[in-house]
Amino acid sequence: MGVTIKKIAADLNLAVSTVSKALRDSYEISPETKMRVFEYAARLNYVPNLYASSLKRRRSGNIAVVLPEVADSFFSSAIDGIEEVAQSRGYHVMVYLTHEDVGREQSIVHEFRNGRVDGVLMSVVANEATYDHLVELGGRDMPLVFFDRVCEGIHSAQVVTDDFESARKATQHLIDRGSKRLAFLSLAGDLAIIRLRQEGYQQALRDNGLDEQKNPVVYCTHTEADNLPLIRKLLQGEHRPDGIVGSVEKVATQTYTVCHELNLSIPTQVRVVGFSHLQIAGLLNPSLTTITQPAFEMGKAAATLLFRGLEEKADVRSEKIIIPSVLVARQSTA
Amino acid sequence: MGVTIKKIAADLNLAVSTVSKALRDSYEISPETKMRVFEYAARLNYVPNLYASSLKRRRSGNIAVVLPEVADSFFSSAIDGIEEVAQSRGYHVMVYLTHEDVGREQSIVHEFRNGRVDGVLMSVVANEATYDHLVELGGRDMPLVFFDRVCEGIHSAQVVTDDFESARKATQHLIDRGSKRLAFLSLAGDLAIIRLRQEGYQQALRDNGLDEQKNPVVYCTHTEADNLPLIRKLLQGEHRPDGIVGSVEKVATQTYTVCHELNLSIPTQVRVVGFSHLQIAGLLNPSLTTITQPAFEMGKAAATLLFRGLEEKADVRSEKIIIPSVLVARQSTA
DNA sequence: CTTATTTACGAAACCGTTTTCGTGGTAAAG
DNA sequence: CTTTACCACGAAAACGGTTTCGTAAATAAG
Repeated sequence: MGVTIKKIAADLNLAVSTVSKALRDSYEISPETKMRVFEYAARLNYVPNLYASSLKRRRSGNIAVVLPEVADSFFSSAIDGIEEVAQSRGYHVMVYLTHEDVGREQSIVHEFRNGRVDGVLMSVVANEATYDHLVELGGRDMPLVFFDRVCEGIHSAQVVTDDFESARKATQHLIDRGSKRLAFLSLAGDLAIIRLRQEGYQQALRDNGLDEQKNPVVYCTHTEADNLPLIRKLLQGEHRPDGIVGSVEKVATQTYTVCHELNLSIPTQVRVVGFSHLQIAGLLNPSLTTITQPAFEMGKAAATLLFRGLEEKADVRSEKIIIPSVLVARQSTA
Repeated sequence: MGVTIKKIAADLNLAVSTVSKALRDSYEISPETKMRVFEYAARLNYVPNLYASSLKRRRSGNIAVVLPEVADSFFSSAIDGIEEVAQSRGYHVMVYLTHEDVGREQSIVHEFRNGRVDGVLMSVVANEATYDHLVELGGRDMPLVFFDRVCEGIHSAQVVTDDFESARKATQHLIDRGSKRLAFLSLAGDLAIIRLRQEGYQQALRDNGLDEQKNPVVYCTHTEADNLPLIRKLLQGEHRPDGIVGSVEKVATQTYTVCHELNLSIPTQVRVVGFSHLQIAGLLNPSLTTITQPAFEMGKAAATLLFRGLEEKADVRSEKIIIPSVLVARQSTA
């Protein structure tokens, strides 16, 4: 079908090996021959067959990005950063969505055994009951970098934000603004970053002599239908909190939904702060105070780390990059 | 390195061809032999080498999604839909971002000549001065489906929403609510969908006997830094419009930014409606009336169409799927 | 019992590169 | 005039499957 090295070789009265080397600019080939080959190849519009060379060279030029969803501003910005780095290095990005389903994550990771990708960037699902599939992935020679949602128990490169400290600061911020009774909207499952954020929240409670019983942690899920009643109940209870820390973007916006529904005024009756990367946080009603994660930078850092493991074949498994978030105070905590 | 068909064949005293056929469940192989092969392969944890089979079978199992950006709720939802269909069919999704740069789009599309992907889903960049690269892509045997941002002049499958009619309805909605002086925030470049939306807007003007000069079309760009001054100027001019139609999500939210900045009240002084797929449109200040595009469904439809061209090798180039948007009236046009 | 047909498998070509290993020829070194 | 070094290239073996074609044995048909 297409024009192959073989055809070029035949037409030019050269051996295929010669043509191959010429195209790869090998020192073994004279400048004149290279020129002949280059020009003829260009004239025929020669495109090397990816699969032939991948087969031989045992690399695909693809990297995988595995994440729970893409309709979250954090993840979409992270993809943006990853794609930028990948494109600049001539790599291609494959995107896989787990939708918080361990089963999907397993089968996706399982697929990677066939060499379709040379490396993996990953934000794990929340309910990582078993992570054997990740152990197996890490055990292979394929570089693996976790970003944001890391899997503890796997010795692997990580790119995260300062979850504990950010959450502590956000909580302190609520307290400083006058909130007396707090609540932390956590996420069911067992995510390291969520646990850290939660601990940061609790640290702030202790720092201010607040009781952990009266300032609870509420475990939300990943589906709005579950969370709205949960948050509704929290805000309708007799001990209504007047300060809420959202561990992820979704629960913060869901809190807004409930507050609007219950006619609770933000920030007068309830202050809200949330981890989020929404560009339009400032346009919400009222504008939302956010712990803004460096999503784009985290994506870039993760990808860069991956390529260090990939191209310099360095062992980056002990690398841990922490990029701080910034608290952007807005109306919701005024 | 890994376990190959060759090894299985040797260990089982079979020919490689026999093992290959057994694994592919060929009728040529007896049930007993198949069983032997299956079990042994499973025991050794055999994984077929993707590149060997891709080389021979001339298909990669990958599809490409080429789009301007991912940090837009429309596109991220579309990816979601695409990924769902692809995953269910055992295909893999490669994501390419053009960032509205024709040059990037060209080099991306150019890459597809090597067979890395079997088909392409695409939302073109706005400034498609020349689209030779798309002509060339469409000219090859590789299925191509445009979604949302189609490229006219290329005979190819399309999945779009009812842009003209939606824009007309949105404009009529503004007029019905009492707006007297309108403006349409368009997008520079030459996108078919933008032109259609603009024509829908102008149709509504004519339907209501409104003058096109006094109800202008303003051409925005893709960068906020350009648009804010533009919108600011529009809203500060002596003939300030009291009804704005945003052709894409970005310009609608940017209008919000400017209105907040200028202390213009929405909807009292300015009504705003925009094409958008934001889940949190209802939480904006004030909640934003949207023409909500069926992003997820469009992604699914586009992918499904692509697979029809891919697996049934049907010629889908004349297919055009139109999935209507819905106007969700909220506070911004009250 | 002969002839056609089916069944189950093997040998080998092939997909398009890359890479190793030679080799004849020329130039430099001894 | 040998020996040693390149130089520039070719032959052929990979890489790991898939596919075509051939064939021995078993079965069915005549």
